[in-house]
Amino acid sequence: MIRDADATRQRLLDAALAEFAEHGIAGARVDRIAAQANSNKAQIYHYFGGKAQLFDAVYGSIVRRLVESTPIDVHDLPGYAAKLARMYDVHPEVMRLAVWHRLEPGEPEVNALAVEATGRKVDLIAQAQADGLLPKRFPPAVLLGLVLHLAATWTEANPEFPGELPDAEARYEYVAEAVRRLIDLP
Amino acid sequence: MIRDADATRQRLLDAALAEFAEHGIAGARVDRIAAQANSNKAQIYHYFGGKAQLFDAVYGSIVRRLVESTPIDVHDLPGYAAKLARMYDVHPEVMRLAVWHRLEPGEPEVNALAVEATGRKVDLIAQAQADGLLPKRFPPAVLLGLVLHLAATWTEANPEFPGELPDAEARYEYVAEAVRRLIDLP
DNA sequence: GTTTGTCAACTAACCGGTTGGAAGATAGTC
DNA sequence: GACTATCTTCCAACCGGTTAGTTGACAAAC
Repeated sequence: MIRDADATRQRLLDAALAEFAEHGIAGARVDRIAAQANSNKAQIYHYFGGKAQLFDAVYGSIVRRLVESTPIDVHDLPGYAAKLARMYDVHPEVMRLAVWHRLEPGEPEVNALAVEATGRKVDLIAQAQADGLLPKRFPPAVLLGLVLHLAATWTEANPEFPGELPDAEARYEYVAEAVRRLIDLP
Repeated sequence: MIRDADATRQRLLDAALAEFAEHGIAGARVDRIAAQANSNKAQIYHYFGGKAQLFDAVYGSIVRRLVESTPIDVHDLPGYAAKLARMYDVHPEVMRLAVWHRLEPGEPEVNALAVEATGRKVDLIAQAQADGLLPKRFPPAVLLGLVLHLAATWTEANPEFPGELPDAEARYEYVAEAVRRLIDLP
């Protein structure tokens, strides 16, 4: 057998992402993660310290990927929202992980990177408003909240929702259109 | 001791609502529910059959309450959204329960009452569009989805969000304003 | 006396976390 | 290149505590 600590660590992270996205923290099973990663339970405690810390590691890597891959574009908020909406559709585990992280008790610790990235986005919007690129109807943080939340519309859709929704690409376009109307574009 | 089956049932339902909203299905503890209800674990199995069925009972009662208490008003969608937003703030357990119901695996069963209520709302919007009361830019189901989702903006806000958000009443008004702009109102 | 509601105690299974040591890699020595 | 001491990576088996679900007997109501 090949021995490679980094590879094992990564396999554990990948397996943990799938398991946590599917079952949350309380519902995730450490044994399942170890088995899925073709590894052993003891490795998890060796590499990460425990179940909760493993979740933090997974969540941190997701946040980092998200922050790096989808920078905000204050000149094209509708396009930004549509891009986010597509990303949520293609990678449903991202939103699931974020929602678990928010719901599960005993995890009030906010991710520092996420806070910093959000703060920077608010500043960019405020600057764009000062420059007259965006209307001042909504305070910067409110506008960002609305845009980010609209991008997640179809991801968060309850299963009760009727099957009459249009296909994916059309849904992204409707999100973009909604954002467009928030900021007065024609 | 007074013996009252209905009262015991109700106490169990109330305790279960709090427990499930806080911890979800996997994280909820049957013993805690029984203790909180000043009852006994065996009663839960006697009255509801099991943990999962108890959750279904709780979820069903919440959906019923929600459907009955907040009927849609197609003549005032902004006001409807603001009302919903306020309700989500006052009763956070409603949204938490709904989110958990969506996330937890092995629960793909949709609530029949919720589906029916949503379908009726879509029909009302379609009629209002046909009557010229609402613009036809968005298909009925899409418009409903956007409005319902916007109403939940601040409930779903990630904890990473900066503390620069305005107070509750102002937030509801921003939700109403966003909806207003979706449907062309001044 | 029968039905109905209540509960403490039980159990079988499960789960997160630990341990001790086996197996592979590494580097120094001759 | 062979030998070996040492370190790193890996894992099967185990442990203590917890959990959902069961049971059987007791007590109140009618």
